[in-house]
Amino acid sequence: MKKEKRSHCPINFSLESFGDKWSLLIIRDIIFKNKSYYGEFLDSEEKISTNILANRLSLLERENIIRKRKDPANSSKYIYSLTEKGIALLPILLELIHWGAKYDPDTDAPDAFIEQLEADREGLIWEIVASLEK
Amino acid sequence: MKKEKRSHCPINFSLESFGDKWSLLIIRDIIFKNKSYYGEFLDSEEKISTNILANRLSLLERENIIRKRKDPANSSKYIYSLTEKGIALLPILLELIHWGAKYDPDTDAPDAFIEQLEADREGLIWEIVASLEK
DNA sequence: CTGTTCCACTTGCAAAATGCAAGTGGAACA
DNA sequence: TGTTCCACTTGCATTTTGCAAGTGGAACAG
Repeated sequence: MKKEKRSHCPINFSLESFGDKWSLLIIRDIIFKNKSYYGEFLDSEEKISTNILANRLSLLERENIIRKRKDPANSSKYIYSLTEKGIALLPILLELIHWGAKYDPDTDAPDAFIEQLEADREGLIWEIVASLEK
Repeated sequence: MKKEKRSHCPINFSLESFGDKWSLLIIRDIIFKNKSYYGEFLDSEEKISTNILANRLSLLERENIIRKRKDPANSSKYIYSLTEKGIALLPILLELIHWGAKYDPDTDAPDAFIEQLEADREGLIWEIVASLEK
């Protein structure tokens, strides 16, 4: 099914499944920026290049973290979305946000979001998951 | 101080600070395997190569995530340890463990650890932080 | 003081991954 | 039937990685 992992340390397993910068930025775009088309991912602020994007989408699909489907509204386009396994990455992304917001003096993270994250992490997770499933 | 980041998205900031596989495995070794010497990191299960190890240690030191000091017990050796900023990565590692343990059928993660993580995350965090600070 | 050992790197080089720009192929629309 | 649009693919120069061997300095042994 997937490439052999170097070890079954759970951290290593996670890192080898999705743990490179571009994969996580794609997942960020799906969760927090509501992106779903190839062209939308290409437009990211960090300027991913097209061959890397194609490569990461296919790796993530092979890992069952994202899923690719025809757009019912426009049969010549594809929609990329998270699987349940991909949605389960949300807590990791939230911790990345938390750390980044704390240590980057110029962070773009909105204060209100960080406050909610600190005050009611579980509630925030449910809220975001619900928005992904609808 | 550090290399310019591509964006101030907090996720991207985190990923560019420590977000590559080897950096995170070094941090794992410090936190969960009590390693502190260069030679100990070289011995990791995942077989990091020596030039990459040296490169990552100096990057992490530049990012103020780890600190390098002479070993008081043996002045010809160096001890690497986490700073407060490095210790703050613990929740991220715990979420990586959680996800990896959940989706790897052959995971090495001990059941008891995962149960404690699910039952009392905050308590577990405090326990590990305390063990790092002593 | 001199030679050996140990440790923490450094260097050189081949192989793999990345980034950039341009090209392709197939569906839909004109 | 020709044009447009979109999701990739390809080619190639540059960068990063991995592997193996080498170096330099501190400490210890004789």
